[in-house]
Amino acid sequence: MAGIPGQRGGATIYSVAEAAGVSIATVSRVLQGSDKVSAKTRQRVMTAVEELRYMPLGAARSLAVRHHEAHGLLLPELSGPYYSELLMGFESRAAELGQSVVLMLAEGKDDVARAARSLATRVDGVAMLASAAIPDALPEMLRGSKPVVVIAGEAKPDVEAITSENTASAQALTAHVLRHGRRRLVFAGDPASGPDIRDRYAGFVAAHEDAHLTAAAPLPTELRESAGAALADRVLAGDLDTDALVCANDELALAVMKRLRQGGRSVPDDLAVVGWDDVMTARYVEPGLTTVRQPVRELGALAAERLHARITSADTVDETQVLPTQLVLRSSCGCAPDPLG
Amino acid sequence: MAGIPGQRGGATIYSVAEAAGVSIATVSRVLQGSDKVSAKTRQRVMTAVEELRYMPLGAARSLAVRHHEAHGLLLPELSGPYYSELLMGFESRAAELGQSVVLMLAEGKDDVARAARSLATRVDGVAMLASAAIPDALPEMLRGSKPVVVIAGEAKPDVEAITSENTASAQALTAHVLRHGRRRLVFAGDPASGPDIRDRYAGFVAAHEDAHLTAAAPLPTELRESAGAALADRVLAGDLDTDALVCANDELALAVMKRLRQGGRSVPDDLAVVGWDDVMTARYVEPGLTTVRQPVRELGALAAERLHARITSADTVDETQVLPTQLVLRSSCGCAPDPLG
DNA sequence: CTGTTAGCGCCTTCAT
DNA sequence: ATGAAGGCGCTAACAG
Repeated sequence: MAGIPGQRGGATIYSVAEAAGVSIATVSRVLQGSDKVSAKTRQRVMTAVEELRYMPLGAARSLAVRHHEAHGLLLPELSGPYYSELLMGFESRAAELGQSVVLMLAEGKDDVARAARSLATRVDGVAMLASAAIPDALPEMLRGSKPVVVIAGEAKPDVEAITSENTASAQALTAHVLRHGRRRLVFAGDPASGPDIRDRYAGFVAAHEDAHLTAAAPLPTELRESAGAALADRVLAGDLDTDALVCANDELALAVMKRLRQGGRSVPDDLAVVGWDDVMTARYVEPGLTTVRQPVRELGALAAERLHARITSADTVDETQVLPTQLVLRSSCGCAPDPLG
Repeated sequence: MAGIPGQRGGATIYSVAEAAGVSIATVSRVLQGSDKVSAKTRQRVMTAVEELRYMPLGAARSLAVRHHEAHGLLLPELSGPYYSELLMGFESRAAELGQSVVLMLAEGKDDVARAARSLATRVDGVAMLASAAIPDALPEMLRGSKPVVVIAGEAKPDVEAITSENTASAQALTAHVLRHGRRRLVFAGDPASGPDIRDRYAGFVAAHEDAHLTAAAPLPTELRESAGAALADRVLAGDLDTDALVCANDELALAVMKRLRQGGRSVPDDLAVVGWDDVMTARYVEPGLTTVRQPVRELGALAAERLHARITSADTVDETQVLPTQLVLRSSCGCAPDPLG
């Protein structure tokens, strides 16, 4: 019954037991830190473990205890600081809860749903970011088999959601720009790309209504540099009449600003530009980018936490939890620059 | 023998077999895509699978096939674009190879070695970044139990290493700065923090020797904004005599530049500043940051690939593989600014 | 083409 | 405090 120590594949609980002259039950006990093992037996076992460089097989344990002790996390991609922060928060909280995290990126997968199924095969639950890159049907598909929590998305029956506040801060941001006297605001971003962008646009509209103005239709734009440059080109070419661009994230805003400058336009004098996320570059550029900071790391941590709660108990929170967000005023909106830069 | 469909925990291969009126072997076959199953049986099985929302248990499969089909990745943290890129490269290649990736961050763990052992418990091999945050003994600890490849580090007996080129490009970068007439260069970064920084400093020294100059001792500095600001303060206060700062990464360089500007110094006129990594901000700031670009994503992909090779065969590459790197000249070194900004 | 039957390595009652 | 034995869900011969 004993394994073959030293072989590829390594020692098993049997070889350890044999080497220590005890039964596998005892080995299991000391490994679990049970207190009902005599000190000397424990010692013998530990010695055997070291000598054999024994390393338990996670799969066997999982099979026996009937759970994986792992959280799945499904993200669209990983560019920019947003996802990284989220991931750090998630991993760190998961680790505290004794869970490992198996990560999966939608980017580059031709069949995300398939991949997600296979992910679900090896974790106790999965957290996923609501995004166009991730099929909307996914949560429903997994729901019933595994607990699911969606991040920056919306709750559905039996799938919990957490997000950071979008509408109100978008409204505040937009109102702020309006207060600078701008009247031809354009929202750059695609409300269809996910609930968060959609809500930001909703706030944009709400602020206009508050001011008895009517908001322009959104300008669907990808959240990347190239799209920003293209957008700026349209402005430079004169085929976009606007005096303030409300961009759905900072990368877009920064790319726009850069190209605008190259084209000889001044921000904010000719055109105000604001963004979302407060990435590092936002405070390094000149003028500083006015934006909204969200507690991304906390969002990740909360996701891990809620997921764990749903796994260990049937405990579900019905309303989607919303984390507060913060307006960061710099000078790209028209505010006076901070003398400290 | 049949499971209890509908219960928490879900259907098993037994319940599916029963529902489809076949044996578990047949179910297994259709799930593996075996071609020796009649079309109609296959259909019956698939139907049962759908109706029962069957989802195989990864752990059981792993136990049976005797491998996890998962790669472990151990990173110090995730801030900045470097790790994200690396991770994206790793995940995407791993996915192509049919491996999931379980990610683990050293940051925040009080006992990284312990955590790493537990990681090793559920993967077929682990890739880790060489860094001060990750115990140097780790590769050795795991070696023998699981294949290990270290990224940005050095090969040891039985642990493979891959890295991107450091010394030569650091040498080229330094030579370039010297060619601008600077003579009091200072290297900001801690050679003890990891093999990559150490090699960059080595290149710094080599360039000086080539010019029959003698290089100043390194100025151990953390690679973060706060440290950069502090460094700049020392310059502003006049207790650091230098006309060119060679920073070990871009974040540091950017923070230095920013604070220097706030303090009224001009870059590059008063002081040249160069960095490493070519982060996004590097091309957005004014002046543009001269830096070195490394193929980080490819590095991640290569790590996944080598790891997989070592897992599936005994195939080991002895010499550490080195990926080429590229000097990116902008104007923070003293070069004339690109009119296109 | 399909079913039977051993394990895979570990945990966990149940005895002792 | 320790051992014996069954079972977790799946794969893979081996028979038919």
